[in-house]
Amino acid sequence: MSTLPAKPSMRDSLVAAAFQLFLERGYEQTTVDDIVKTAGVGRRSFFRYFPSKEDVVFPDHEQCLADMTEFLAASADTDDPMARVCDAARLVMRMYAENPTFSVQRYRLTREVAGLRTYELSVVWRYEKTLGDYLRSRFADRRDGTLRANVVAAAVVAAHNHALRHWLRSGGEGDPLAEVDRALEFVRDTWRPDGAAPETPAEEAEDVVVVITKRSTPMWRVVREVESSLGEG
Amino acid sequence: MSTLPAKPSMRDSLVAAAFQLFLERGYEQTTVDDIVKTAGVGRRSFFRYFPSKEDVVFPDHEQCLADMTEFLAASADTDDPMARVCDAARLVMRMYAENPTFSVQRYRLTREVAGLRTYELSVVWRYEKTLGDYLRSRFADRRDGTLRANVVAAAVVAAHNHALRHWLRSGGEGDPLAEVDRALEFVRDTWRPDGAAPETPAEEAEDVVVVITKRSTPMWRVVREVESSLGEG
DNA sequence: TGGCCCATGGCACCAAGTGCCGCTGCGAGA
DNA sequence: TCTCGCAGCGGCACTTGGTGCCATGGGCCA
Repeated sequence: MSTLPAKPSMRDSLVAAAFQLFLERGYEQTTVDDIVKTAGVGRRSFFRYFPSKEDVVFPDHEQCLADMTEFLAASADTDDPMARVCDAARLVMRMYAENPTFSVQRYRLTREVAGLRTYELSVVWRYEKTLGDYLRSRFADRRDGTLRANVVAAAVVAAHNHALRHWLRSGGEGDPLAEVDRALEFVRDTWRPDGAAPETPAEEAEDVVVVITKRSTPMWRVVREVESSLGEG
Repeated sequence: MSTLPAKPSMRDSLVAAAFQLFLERGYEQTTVDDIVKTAGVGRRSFFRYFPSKEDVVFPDHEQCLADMTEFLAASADTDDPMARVCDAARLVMRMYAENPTFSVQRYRLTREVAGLRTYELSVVWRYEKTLGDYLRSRFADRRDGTLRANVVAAAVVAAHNHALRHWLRSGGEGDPLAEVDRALEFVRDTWRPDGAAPETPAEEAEDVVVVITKRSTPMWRVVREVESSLGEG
């Protein structure tokens, strides 16, 4: 017996209906009533799954933020916090890269609709704050530690977004992970302590790869994570 | 004959009424109807002066953004674009410093109300974009010029916000301009070309102070600007 | 079979924001 | 002085996002 295609969850139905209409006639020309009519569900249910109309455009960021928080929480005792926040930024890029066409469509929407751009800013801000909180705790004993943490977090986010936007503008062609690596390398170089060797990260044990994941994560995603970690070593 | 106190403009009345109510009972507990009733004007007029309820909380940013844009447009041929964007960031800090109590009150509002925080993010983003556009044009011939421009702009904004938030959290005590100078100096140091002398900005003619202003700017504001420029030399 | 719980839908309602129109006061010009 | 035009303002109706409340219905356990 073959596995039947599972009935799509209400959440997924809403996202699908919403994007269908957004692409057809635009975000602002689509009302929540239109979405729920297309999805064939009640209006009240929409707001049970998405606190606002904007949230349906970014259905995966909440999870990604949780992933990043968890990742950094598990990185409290590394030697190289800068490498950790760069890896954390790569998590976000990986989320975008998982679904290029969706990411590109959403990018076009956010470029056109001011409200969506603002919403995205608030998401980016939460990423930056997460990175900043982590770095603040790691730089606590440094002179100007919090200033350094804030500036570095902002720089990492800016580098990530630079690579991300470039990739999205290209329509999703090429390897976004390679692009973000290049951009993050620029940031690492500017704060690399004088005399440190940039090429060989000898301070980490080379044969050990730590991958933090969760039971609910699809296996292919875990595989990508492992591949990526190996690729860096 | 003495000059009568000019009848406050409708715009100012609305800001005053709004903040009175926001401080009394909170932002979200205050409706636009409440504001216009307090100000004694029609509801329709509110939205003529402020496109949204959030805009009344940030009545001066639009002007400050215009000032910054103008300032950078007049700085197209300087030797030291990094110094220019730092000066541009100081413009913003000066705007906050002009009215400490108002700035602190507003800061407390934005910390409590998520919608206002998001709105503020969109404003900060416009500042960052303005700085980034300027640096992109100045770094056009450099390797990784746009990446560098984006990262530096983000770092300058982060440093500025670091100093600003610290000053606001303190309740408006101390000299915010000195704080932002310290924070910006950190940023300048990280991208200072090797071997450059940090202490004496010898590349600029020391006796010449350029102040860009407008006819509509109040004279005391021009004076502050001149004083500030002289203080830096 | 009966009761319980949770997901959903429907309804009423509030507040933000917009389009439209009518009023009014004021200055320019005959 | 009269009148025309215009710009600022107020009122009104309407759309839309968002919330609180309750009814319903289906699955699950006793």
